[in-house]
Amino acid sequence: MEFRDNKAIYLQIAEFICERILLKQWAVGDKIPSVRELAVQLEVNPNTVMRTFEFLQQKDIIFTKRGMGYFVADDAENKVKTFRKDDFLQNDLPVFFKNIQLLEIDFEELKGRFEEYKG
Amino acid sequence: MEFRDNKAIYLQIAEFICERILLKQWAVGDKIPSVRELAVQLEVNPNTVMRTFEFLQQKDIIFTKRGMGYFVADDAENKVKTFRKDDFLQNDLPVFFKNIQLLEIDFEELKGRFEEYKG
Amino acid sequence: MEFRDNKAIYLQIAEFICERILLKQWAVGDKIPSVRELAVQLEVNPNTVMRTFEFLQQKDIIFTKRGMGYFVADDAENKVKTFRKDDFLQNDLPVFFKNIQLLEIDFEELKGRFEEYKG
Amino acid sequence: MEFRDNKAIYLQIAEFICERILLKQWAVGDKIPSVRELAVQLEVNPNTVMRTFEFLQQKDIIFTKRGMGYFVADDAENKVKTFRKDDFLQNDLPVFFKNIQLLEIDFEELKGRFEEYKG
DNA sequence: GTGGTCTAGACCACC
DNA sequence: GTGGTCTAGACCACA
Repeated sequence: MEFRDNKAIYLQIAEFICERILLKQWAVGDKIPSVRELAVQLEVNPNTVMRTFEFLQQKDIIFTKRGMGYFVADDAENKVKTFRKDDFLQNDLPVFFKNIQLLEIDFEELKGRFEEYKG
Repeated sequence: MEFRDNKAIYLQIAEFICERILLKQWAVGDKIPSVRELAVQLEVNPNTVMRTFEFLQQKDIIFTKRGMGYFVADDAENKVKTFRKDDFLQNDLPVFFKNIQLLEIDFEELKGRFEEYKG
Repeated sequence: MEFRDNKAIYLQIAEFICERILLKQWAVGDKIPSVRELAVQLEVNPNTVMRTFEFLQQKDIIFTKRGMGYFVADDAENKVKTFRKDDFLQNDLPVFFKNIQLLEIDFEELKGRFEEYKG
Repeated sequence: MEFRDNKAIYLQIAEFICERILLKQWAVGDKIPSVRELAVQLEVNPNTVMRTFEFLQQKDIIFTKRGMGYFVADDAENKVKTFRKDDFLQNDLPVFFKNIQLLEIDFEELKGRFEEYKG
């Protein structure tokens, strides 16, 4: 997996996992791949994956059963959605609007690009 | 000046300066406040301001005359705009679209919020 | 390490590193000693080494892997050589020729001194 | 006049004056243009020219008569030549030889470029 | 362990 | 006055 440079890798992995959950590819109670497995697959240090898991566990999105691994928590999808939406509305959107104004980007143009993106 | 915690202060100062330029408050050839002056005004260490200036000079947005200070470079406004736009289109926008989809946010609703923001 | 006084230390360290690369003592992909390590070895402040690294990274001669250190970039040897040669031909050589003429130094004499220098 | 950025302007002006002397355009006893005159001509701050004069006077290359200006000192040409030659042999030449070796520049090629330069 | 950022304070050369 | 370099020491995030 390719990582952007402006955000911690462990957070990008967290997003990766959350997206799996949002897209319902991993459902409540499902076992998440092991630290080692993910580390190999994503080509990162196992410590980094471990850190992601701790981060998500602390947010009640996943939980651990000793000796068995990590699992998707109850209501994980909603939690993820709520976290992301709050973050989005409070942090991303104002910055986004500011950029649109300063860069003089037309809102209608955006719509076009969005259709393109979806397609 | 208040700084967010998730981004280096020297970069936030760089944005501050770029916005002055974008808003045409500082025009081509204008002298930028001195390192010490800005440091006092923004309540940061002079080294931090110095770092901002080095960063912006390296991007050809400002330049230095020895012993005289820093000045806004030719065509700085366009350079700033281009850098920001490129960054926005390549990095921010895809993330933004992805969020809209995953969070199931209505595009029309956004428009409303934008009008609100502008008002 | 001893430093001359008429040039910034961080630039002298940059030259030191570039020479290691030119002399093929450090090859592409090799890890460069850490900031702290070099700082101790060269008896300078870690910040000064850091500055050297930023300078060389900006010139694409070295690159960083987060949390792992700095490494010699692809094609670093050629880049170093090109930078130095350009600089030499554009700046040093004209000054050199001017001096030879003004000081009335015989070109053949130079050759002798060069043989001596090499020996 | 255009100045390089890697050397203090007042020293570049000193070289400019020394070259006039070496080229016998300004002879012993000749009056040197006034601080203001040179400052205007070279497009620099008068303080900077003043500093050059102090520097050259301290090296006995020029001298001042109160209220009359600066003049070329006795034997100035030889002094300049000696200073420059010493500097050249001790400082420039070793660096020059080192560069030639590292950059793998052929000595014969140099000769060609020199002929070109002279022509 | 690694890099990266920041502060505090000093000193220098230059204009 | 201006920028520029350096030291000392701290603290943080990341692997």
